[in-house]
Amino acid sequence: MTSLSPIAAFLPVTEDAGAATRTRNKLLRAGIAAFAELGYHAASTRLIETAAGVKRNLISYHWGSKDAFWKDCIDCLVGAMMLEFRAVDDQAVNVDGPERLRFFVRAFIRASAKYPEMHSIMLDEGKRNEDRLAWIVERHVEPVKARVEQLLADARRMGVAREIDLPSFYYALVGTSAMFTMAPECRMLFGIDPLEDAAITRHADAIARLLIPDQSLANPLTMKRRK
Amino acid sequence: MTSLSPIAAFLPVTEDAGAATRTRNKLLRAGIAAFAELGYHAASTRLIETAAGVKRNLISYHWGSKDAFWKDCIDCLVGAMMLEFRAVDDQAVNVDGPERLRFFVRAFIRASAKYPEMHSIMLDEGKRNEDRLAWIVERHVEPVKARVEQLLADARRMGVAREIDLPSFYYALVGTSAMFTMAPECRMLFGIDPLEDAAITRHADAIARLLIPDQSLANPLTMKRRK
DNA sequence: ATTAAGGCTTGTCGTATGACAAGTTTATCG
DNA sequence: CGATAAACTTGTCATACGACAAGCCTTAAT
Repeated sequence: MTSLSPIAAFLPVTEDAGAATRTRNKLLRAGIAAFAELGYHAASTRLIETAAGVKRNLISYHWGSKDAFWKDCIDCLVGAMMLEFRAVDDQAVNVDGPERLRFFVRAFIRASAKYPEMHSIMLDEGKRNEDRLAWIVERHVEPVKARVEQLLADARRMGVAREIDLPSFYYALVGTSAMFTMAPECRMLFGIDPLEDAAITRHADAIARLLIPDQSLANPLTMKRRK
Repeated sequence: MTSLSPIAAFLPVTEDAGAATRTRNKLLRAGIAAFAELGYHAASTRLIETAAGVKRNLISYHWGSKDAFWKDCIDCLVGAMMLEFRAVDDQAVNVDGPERLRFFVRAFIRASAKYPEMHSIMLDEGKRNEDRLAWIVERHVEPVKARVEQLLADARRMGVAREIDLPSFYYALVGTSAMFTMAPECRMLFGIDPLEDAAITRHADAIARLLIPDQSLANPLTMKRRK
């Protein structure tokens, strides 16, 4: 491994919440970064402990097993990402119609950019079909899918959705986060840093435009052609 | 690991090309599947050898190192994928204009569906910035990016491209293959098998429609607004 | 039939991993 | 002050890994 990617400080390490909590938080932060960058199997507990700057075996002591530690990492990451997501999405509390879906898409992409670890880990688990996949799908992915489904149905009812199936729409939405997840490749390939704020905004706007047509496009030629 | 995903037989194991070649091909097929499913670090040479049904240490014998073996796997995979890609893309040899870009997108997505291992491996390496990333970007990714860039520029010149930056377009294109890469998650989440031929066609068409506007959309309101 | 080489097999080494067990330190409270 | 538990530390084990070394078959040319 080269180096652990920087991760936003959503788990305070300085908070005076007791020594044990501080240790746990340091480990969770390092764990999220390591699981995202290396995958479950290649991210060893010893490596995570070293990255967190704590002594060997503390993961075993605090969580009992690597698997339980991983689940706690996911819960923390999802919690933090949801906070970020809502911070943007809630601005649309009074918005309706296609604008509503567009806000959702922008919020989702911004949150994905702030926590690329999530997409990384989902990609790692989503292709593997081990026990962890069922756990994370049921606990964290299903609600997101349900929300997307509802918003897309709303948009369709209003005749402002593109002609597209839910799975294609869903994977087009989550898949574009590859730009953030593959930041090293993106830097190499395009010479830009996709994690800069300006780049994030541009990407979020572009994908929102891609997924939700402008009002001006809502004409009978292209819309509501679904049988 | 649960099981290695089935992989198309682009490397014949029955060809009478000498015992050594047959052994090498069996290992390459198993290696591609394992690297895609588990990632470089978690896919051990012993596991790959077992999956290939050959004796221990034959990777070391034939390639000298795991790294050299990985590179050979990638070259084989890219070669096979390019064959599949051209089989579809070459149908557009006489096509021009926006249809040309649409053919490219469909061909790319069909090839990605047939060889989801490619996307898997790119995601694995693209986030890690180890030596292998520079190797694969320079050798295999750059040409694809250049082709996309050229086609997008052509489409723009004709005024039929969406208002979008190259990186966003590129990662929207490659990112949607997440549906195939995350086939286990997709089955769990949507109850459909994304690797079925009908599903592939639907997805490819949907994404092509998403990325390249219909001719009817080429109006001054939405087009050529780029400064 | 002998030889030699290519292809394969087995043995072993140094290192890494997750888990457990047994210790030691530190904090808290009566 | 002393005790008690929580927090941490260190030791160890069975297993797994990549690489190398040495030996063993099979084949084909002489």
